[in-house]
Amino acid sequence: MAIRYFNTLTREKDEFKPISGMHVGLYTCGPTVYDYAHIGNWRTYLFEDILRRHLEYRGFVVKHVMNITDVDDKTIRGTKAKGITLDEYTEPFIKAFFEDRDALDVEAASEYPRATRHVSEMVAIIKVLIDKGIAYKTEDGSIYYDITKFPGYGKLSHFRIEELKAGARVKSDEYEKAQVSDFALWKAWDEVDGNVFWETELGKGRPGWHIECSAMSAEYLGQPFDLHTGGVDNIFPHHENEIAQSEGAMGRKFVNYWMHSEHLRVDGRKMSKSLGNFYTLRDVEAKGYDPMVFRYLVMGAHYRSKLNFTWQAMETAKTTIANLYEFMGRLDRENSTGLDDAVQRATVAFGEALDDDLNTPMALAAVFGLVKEVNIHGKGGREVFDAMVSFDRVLGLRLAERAKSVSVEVPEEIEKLLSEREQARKSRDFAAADRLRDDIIAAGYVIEDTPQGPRVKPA
RNA sequence: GGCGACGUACCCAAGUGGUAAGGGAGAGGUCUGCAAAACCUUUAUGCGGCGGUUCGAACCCGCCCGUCGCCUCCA
Repeated sequence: MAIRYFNTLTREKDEFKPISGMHVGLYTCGPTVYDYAHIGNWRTYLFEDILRRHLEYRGFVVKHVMNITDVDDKTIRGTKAKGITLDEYTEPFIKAFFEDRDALDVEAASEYPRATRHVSEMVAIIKVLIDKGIAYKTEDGSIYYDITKFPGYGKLSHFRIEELKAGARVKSDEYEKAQVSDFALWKAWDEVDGNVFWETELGKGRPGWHIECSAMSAEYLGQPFDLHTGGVDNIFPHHENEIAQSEGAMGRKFVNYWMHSEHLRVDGRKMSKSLGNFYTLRDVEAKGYDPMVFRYLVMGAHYRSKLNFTWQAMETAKTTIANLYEFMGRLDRENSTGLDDAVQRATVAFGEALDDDLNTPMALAAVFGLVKEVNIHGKGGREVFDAMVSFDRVLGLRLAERAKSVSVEVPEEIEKLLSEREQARKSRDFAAADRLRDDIIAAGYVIEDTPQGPRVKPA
């Protein structure tokens, strides 16, 4: 059973084969911690989580590295505005990032290297690039990468250098670059940088954005490594530049498979900080949604499709996932068996859907197919429950945990009202029974009259 | 201007040459004292439009319309 992933480098679904057996090196571009991550960012991190969980589901051992960009123009600006240190400024956003990650049940990466802690590794690469004549220093002390010295430039984004020059919006009067499309490896210190700088062999300054990923990926995963991911807007220039830096310096391939997730949109447009049309996970939670609802919403669309975020879609996802939890709760209370075939079919369909470039919508269809079979036949408790839990190793929807929570204990007084109602029903005093039912509903609970007797749960 | 993507039912969304997955909503039904919940059934001769290729097209090709992304920090 081959796993195929769409590789941005080849623009094909390539069969995935790691460099060393069952071990996979995965590098995912992480947050720039100048603010809270928005749910568009989280769509990408969720895609990466599904990718990683799928690999693990298929038996691979994944070393996952996610960088934290804790120095850039925006963090420096924030630091100056508040008159604090860079670390003091970024810390709360790093903390918030991890909180959101846990709320969404995104698996923790093996490493979260921070740019500010790896400046010396970046300097080392820049020195190699200078020695090789690929990078050059300008009068103000900044260092740029000369893209004409790297023949493969543009192989990821499929842009050609000549086309870039024609770009109407590139500011040609900025700095002293030899060419407008050359990019900064090292930015010489300027007054606006305040207390943010490193004294290095390259001079006083700070690293450019792209170099951190080249340095930290090599540090933790070596070169080449298997998989590198990010949002589509990272393809150019960020990832293109990483390739130029790493392959230019080391003289060998950087990454075998590149995967990129599409944008989350709002009102038909890309959700972004600069457009101001974004929501954070905190906004979603403030509206009363379980973060799992957003997680489900994201999996409802393929990662390479644009997904429009609406509150109506959230409502739909909320209903769907609530139904799934209810289903799990029912399974958990039953012990019948006899659906081996259906479980087997669903397991195969589920795996094949994911093996085909992480087709989560199709994988979910397999899950619902099993749900339907169970409902029709009215059997298949434990074995189906276990199958669902194994699917959840990839889905990460907390199915087992929520199955318990839907059968949560209700307060004694509610139980009392319920048994009183049952008494009234038995003596056919329906007026009294309905009054008691209204009382229970008013207390925030709902009654389900099943053939096995009534159940009460929080509304 | 260059490069690229998308347009599938009321909504969301798979499917990329063999006769339209799945979820939500709606409708009908089973169960129920009545409800609710749950469950079952059902809902696109059609996939932006017009041509073309093919035995056969949502899927391939061309043109057109519409929307969006990258080329600038961006997931």
